[in-house]
Amino acid sequence: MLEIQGLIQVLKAEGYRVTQPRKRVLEALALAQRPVSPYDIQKMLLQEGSYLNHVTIYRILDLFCLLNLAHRVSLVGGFVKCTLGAKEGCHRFMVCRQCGVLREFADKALCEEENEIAQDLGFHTERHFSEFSGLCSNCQV
Amino acid sequence: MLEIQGLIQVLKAEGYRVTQPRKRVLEALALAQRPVSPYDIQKMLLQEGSYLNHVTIYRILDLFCLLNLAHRVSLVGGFVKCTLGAKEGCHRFMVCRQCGVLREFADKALCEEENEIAQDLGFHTERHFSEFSGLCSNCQV
DNA sequence: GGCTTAATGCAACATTGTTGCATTAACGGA
DNA sequence: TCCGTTAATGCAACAATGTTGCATTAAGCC
Ligand SMILES: [Mn+2]
Ligand SMILES: [Mn+2]
Ligand SMILES: [Zn+2]
Ligand SMILES: [Zn+2]
Repeated sequence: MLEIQGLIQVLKAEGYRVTQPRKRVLEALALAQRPVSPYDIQKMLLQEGSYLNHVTIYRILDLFCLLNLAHRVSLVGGFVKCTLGAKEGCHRFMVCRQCGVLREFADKALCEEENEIAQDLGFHTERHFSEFSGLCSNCQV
Repeated sequence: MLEIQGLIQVLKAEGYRVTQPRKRVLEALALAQRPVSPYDIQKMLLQEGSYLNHVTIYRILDLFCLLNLAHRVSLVGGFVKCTLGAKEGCHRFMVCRQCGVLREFADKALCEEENEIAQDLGFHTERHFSEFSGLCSNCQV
């Protein structure tokens, strides 16, 4: 699995252990194309016959967010797997208000423009996070 | 009170009643310069001797968010009073990771650039929401 | 395979959020 | 200014979500 390889890289690089629960939570995030809650993940995994305590799932998601392997998307609620390189400090999402489809993207130019805007107000930007709500190509007309 | 006048305008315009609880929640939001939870608001109001049921506060915040009188800011957690015109579809925040200071802003050019980016991916944008994390002018050494 | 210790499981708890229905008060009209 | 209508609030009971401390397990290293 390609997903898992990336996980292993990041965890090892940061000195964390590559555990079964962590692999399973990542798989669940990858499988779910939309934001899911910790309890959603627990249910998903139960379907496949594997049980994880909810506390464990919370802790794993905390770690994933710390490592930018996942994000909590506020517009919709719930967590999503980060589909872009970790540690970028730029995490952006388009969410379709109709069907709920979510797509992550990044944009360097946007970051720079935002940095300038912030600078003008005396603010030094470190992390960029944005969410667009609208309609995906399928849901238009 | 200037705040309250705006509230009255918006509520009446949309056919909602101007109630004591709604006025009190807005005052609390205005008073708190940082994001506050529904229960935070309840505590704040208790200090001043007025009790509101938490269910009421939730419903009022739901309404305020619907009318863009308030926002839920995910980076920090909790609600803030919208300091800009409602109904813009563009709500952006800078949050200082050090002191928690939060400042709302809007930027038309940013919206247009974002619209284009989304367009290129087949997505039609309706609402722009973004959060920067960094350091405010005070907290930069 | 055994040791060390990070990670997980578990229990108990705390906080946050929701629903249905009775009661209250906003507000337009008499 | 009072009254009737009905939106909004309060209340109770519940559901979902999130947290902490400690016992147990298993990942990684030799
Ligand atoms: Mn990301
Ligand atoms: Mn706003
Ligand atoms: Zn869609
Ligand atoms: Zn600051």
